[in-house]
Amino acid sequence: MLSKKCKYAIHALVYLAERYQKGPIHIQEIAEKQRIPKKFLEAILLELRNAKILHSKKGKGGGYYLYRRPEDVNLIEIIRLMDGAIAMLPCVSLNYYEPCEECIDEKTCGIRNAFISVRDETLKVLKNSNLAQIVADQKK
Amino acid sequence: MLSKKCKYAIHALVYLAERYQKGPIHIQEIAEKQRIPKKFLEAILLELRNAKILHSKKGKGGGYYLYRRPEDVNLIEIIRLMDGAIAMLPCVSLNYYEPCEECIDEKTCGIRNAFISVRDETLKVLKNSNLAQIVADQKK
DNA sequence: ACTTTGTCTATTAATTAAGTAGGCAAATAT
DNA sequence: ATATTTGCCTACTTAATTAATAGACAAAGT
Repeated sequence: MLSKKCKYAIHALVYLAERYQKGPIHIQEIAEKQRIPKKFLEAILLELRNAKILHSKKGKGGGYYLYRRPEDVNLIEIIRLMDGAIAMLPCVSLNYYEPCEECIDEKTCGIRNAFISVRDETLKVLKNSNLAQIVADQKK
Repeated sequence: MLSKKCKYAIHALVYLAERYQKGPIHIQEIAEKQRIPKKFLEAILLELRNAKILHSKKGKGGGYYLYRRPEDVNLIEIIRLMDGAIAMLPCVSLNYYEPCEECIDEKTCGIRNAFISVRDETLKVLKNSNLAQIVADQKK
C-alpha cells in the first residue's frame, strides 16, 4: 500500500499539472483544495523540489510549480521518492536493494522469481503513467 | 513490501511443501531451520491452519503439515492472508476495498487506472506462483 | 498420570508513519 | 530601509502498525 505521504504527493502534483505554466501556486491553496495538512504538505513539496520535479518561488505571489512537463513526471519516480522501493521484497529491488534477512541463500531462493516478475510488470505499467496521462483520465 | 510475518509464512510453507506427505513437522524444527522466532511462527501457522492451508496434529509426534497439494497453494492467498490487500490503493483492491480518504471523487479520479493495471498484472503473476513452483525453482 | 505439542488470549517492545511547532531566509512591496 | 509574505529547515510529538513474548489451557499419545 502507498503511504498517505505518497498519495498526498500524487494529488498535489496532479493539482499542479492541471495548472502547468500558470505561475506559482501557494502551498495553502493546494493544502485546502486537496485537504492535506499544510505542514505535512510543506515537507512533501520540499522533497519534490529537491528532486527537481518542482520549483518554488519565495515571497509574495510565491508558491510551487511544475519544473518539468507533466508527461515527463511518471508514477515510478514519485513513488520511489516518497515510499522507497516498489518491489515487494528488498532483495529484488532495483533501486533499494537489500538482502532479505530471513533468506538463507539468495542464489538458490525459489521465492524471488515471482517477485522479480511482479516488479517488472509493475514498473512497465507505472512507467507509462505520468501526470499528463492522469490529468487526461480525470476529464473523462 | 511484504511484512516479516508474510515472508516467514512463505518460508515455512515452502519448508512444509518440500516435506509434503512425509508426516507432521514440529514447529520447533521449522523455527530453527528457517530462523523464525518460535512463538511468532506459532501464531502464523495457526492462521494458516484456520485458512485450511495447513493441518495439525497434537501430542507426541505432532506438528504441522500441508493440507492441500503444493501446486494448489499460491502466493496470492498467502499474501492476502498475512498482509491483506495486494493492491497499492485501497480503492482498487478486489478483496479489501475501501474508499481512499484523500480522494475527492472516485468516479472521476485519474489516478486509479494505473493502479488497477498494476493490480491485475500482479495478480496474474502471483496466481501462477505456487508452492510447487517455488520448490522446483529452488532446486536449479 | 505424565509428557509432548498445538491453541489461544493478552501484553509488551520496536519501528515506522503521520502530523506539528517554531525560527530562519529569501523575495517582494511600500 | 523595513515590514510582510512565503518557502526552508530542524526538531519534536503522537499515533498506528508490526514484531515478538508470556503464560495458561487443551488435546493426544505413552
